[in-house]
Amino acid sequence: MDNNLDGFFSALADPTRRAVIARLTTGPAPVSELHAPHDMALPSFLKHLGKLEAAGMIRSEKVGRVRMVHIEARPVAEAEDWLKHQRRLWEGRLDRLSAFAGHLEAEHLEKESKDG
Amino acid sequence: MDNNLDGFFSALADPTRRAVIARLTTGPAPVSELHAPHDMALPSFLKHLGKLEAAGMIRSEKVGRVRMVHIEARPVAEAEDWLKHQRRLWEGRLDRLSAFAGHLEAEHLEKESKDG
DNA sequence: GCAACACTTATCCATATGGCTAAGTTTTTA
DNA sequence: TAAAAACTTAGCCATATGGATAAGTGTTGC
Repeated sequence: MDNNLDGFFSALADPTRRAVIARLTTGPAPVSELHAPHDMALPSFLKHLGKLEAAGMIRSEKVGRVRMVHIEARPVAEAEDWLKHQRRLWEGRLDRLSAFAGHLEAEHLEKESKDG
Repeated sequence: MDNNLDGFFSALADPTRRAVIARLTTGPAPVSELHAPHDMALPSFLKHLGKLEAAGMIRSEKVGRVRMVHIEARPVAEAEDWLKHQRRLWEGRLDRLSAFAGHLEAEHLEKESKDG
């Protein structure tokens, strides 16, 4: 329960970083291009990239004076899997609850028809 | 892009809070029961519940001196949807890339057979 | 009715986060 | 070879976060 989900989820808990992920799904890009749409000093923006990279969600290589950034597959899938798993469990529980509620209601109606 | 995803993801970016969500998928529970397995003072633990509730992931009602907590469906699904959407986009991109790579390789082989 | 129970509120503290500016460094390009 | 481009490093600051303790409030059980 204490794997890298911490990093994944906290990396996604920021609109700037989610925007970067969204942008990178359309293909790799240099830092300057990723930075352009964000009204923020470059060093501030680099911290966001640093978090995404620390969480293993992106990777980057320097080519000349340019750093190219691309998305990394697994972490996104891992976070999604955790959510999917929890949702399945809890939907199962809701199903059982509503089945139980249905059972109670059936009993109730039966009792009423007897009493009435 | 600036909906409650911030709250959802940062709520999930903590093992204590993920454990609470996991526990609640098996059914509602009073605060004291949720708190029991966590080696942490109650007020500290209550802050975690507060965050989950602020993010809309749980709800609670007081019954006598006990507060019962239960999970809330939609937010978990929303966060999952965002991840699913991003993954689809980026998998599509990878597919196109590999198709392009295949195309290049085919050209390359064709050229080689001409030159050879 | 008074003690135990189950929170609740009020503070406090250390560290993390997200922003900034200023001053490097390494590669191009003119 | 000098200037511009594209980062990179270093340090500063305000607020948020995750923990703590101490004391207070409303309920229940003896």
